[in-house]
Amino acid sequence: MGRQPCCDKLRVKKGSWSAEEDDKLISFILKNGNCCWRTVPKLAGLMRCGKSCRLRWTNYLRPDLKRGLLSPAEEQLVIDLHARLGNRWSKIASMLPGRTDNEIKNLWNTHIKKKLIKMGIDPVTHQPLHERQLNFQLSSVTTTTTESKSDEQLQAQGNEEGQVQLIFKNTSAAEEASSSNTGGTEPILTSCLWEDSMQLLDELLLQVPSNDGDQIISEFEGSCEWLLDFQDVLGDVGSGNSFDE
DNA sequence: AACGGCAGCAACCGCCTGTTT
DNA sequence: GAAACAGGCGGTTGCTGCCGT
Repeated sequence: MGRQPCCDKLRVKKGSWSAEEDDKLISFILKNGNCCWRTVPKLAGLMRCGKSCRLRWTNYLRPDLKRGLLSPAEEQLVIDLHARLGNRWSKIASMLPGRTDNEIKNLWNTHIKKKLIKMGIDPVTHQPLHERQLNFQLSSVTTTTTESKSDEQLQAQGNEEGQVQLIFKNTSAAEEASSSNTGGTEPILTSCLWEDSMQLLDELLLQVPSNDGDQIISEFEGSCEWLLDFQDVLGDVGSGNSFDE
């Protein structure tokens, strides 16, 4: 016993939505709410599948949607949530008010993924790609990263939350470190950084306010600055390409 | 100006899950 | 417990506009 199709496909219009269809859907939902998507097209006078109506509403017509590019903080949040949750776009989207799973999925596939690859980070595992793909190796900092013995190479900065910010003072130091590196310790640093990141995220996730998404972003913005700096370093040092395309 | 390639994004498809009968 | 149903999710497709040649 297979499932019946959600709608009669022969009588259903596909493809882009017209302004008129949008108007019909908006006015219907504003008047009647969005319960029972199966009946929406019929009652709203649309030759569309209920699923299609739901998608159009949630991804495009909803009044609370934010349009446009993600802010750096939102983007960073997406990256961290993806590291934690994987391709669970709806869960990720639920942490970013005004953003849809489809939008985030698209942004991930078109922008963020490429950026991570450029930075030498595997967008699937969030681990560094093959060492040779990096123009320098953070492992040069050695395994005693946070104790930071080598001030020539990095600087430890505490911020309000007490995280440690690792910043290369100059690229030549980083490159030199890279060339003299014997390899094998880089994952230790990155995993160390990652643990910090995940810890922060855990804390944030535990205190997610119900509707005040902007608060999440702003709180996160402050606590993830070090990671953004980390990205900048990678962007500057790596292959001469800037982080932003 | 014309063409081809590419990137971005809206929308579709099929599967999964939870709920109802 | 099984079937039917509705909603939700993630992967994929295809259209459109932009850019370089």
